[in-house]
Amino acid sequence: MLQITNVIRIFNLLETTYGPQGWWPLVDYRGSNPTKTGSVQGYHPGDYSLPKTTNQMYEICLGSLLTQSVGWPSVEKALTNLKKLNAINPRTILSMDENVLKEAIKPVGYFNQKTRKVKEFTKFFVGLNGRTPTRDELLSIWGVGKETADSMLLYAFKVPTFVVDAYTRRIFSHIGLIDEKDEYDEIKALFEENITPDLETYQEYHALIVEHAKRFYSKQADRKLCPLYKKFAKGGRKRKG
DNA sequence: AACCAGGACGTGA
DNA sequence: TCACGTCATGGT
Repeated sequence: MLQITNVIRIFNLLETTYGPQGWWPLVDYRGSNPTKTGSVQGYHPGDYSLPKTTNQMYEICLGSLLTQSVGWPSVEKALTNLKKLNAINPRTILSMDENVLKEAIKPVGYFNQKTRKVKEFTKFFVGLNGRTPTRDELLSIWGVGKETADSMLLYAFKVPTFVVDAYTRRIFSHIGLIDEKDEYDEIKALFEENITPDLETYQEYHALIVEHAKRFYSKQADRKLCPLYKKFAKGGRKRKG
């Protein structure tokens, strides 16, 4: 029996409302369809062929480390700094002076920790030799937690695995599909059980969640204005999607 | 001018 | 396991 669950209905609604998001952004990308506007550039809506090169994969991994607990505009500054140094490639990062690296990524804050994270991840990345890592391998790296590992897999390595972030928690606990303190892997499973693995869908869903949350789920926003809340939260808490 | 941002880790109960 | 504290800059 084919059943359309709320997890799927919500994806369809977000997709219709906001359109394709074009994640993961690449700072230098100037494609034929850069429809995102504003200061934050680099998105490529409708183009799922990226990343095309090893250095683009690496840039996405760097971005997922640098964006931890920080807004994307700050990450873009850091990546732009690195770009000017011709440093968005593993060899340059590994040979680069620590203080130069710290200075370049300063806009994202936590630069002592993040410098270490970048260095340690980069050693691992080189050791891959083009191979796709497992989730457990990524999680064994200092500074790579579940969200970061899943982001790297989904957007850099093109593995259809679902990414859960703070916004996912906020939206779906508000609606009542999950509990706010459910474990990361439990929430991830809810999405993966309701949507058969598909790279483009998983990439878009996470990106759409972020887009939607920025509008209705920032800390001071009124969540009751969220149209999803009106539509899906009426019956109280429902499980299984 | 506080407050928060697309987390992860270390610590003590 | 759980609940905090820490890390640090920059944008509303």
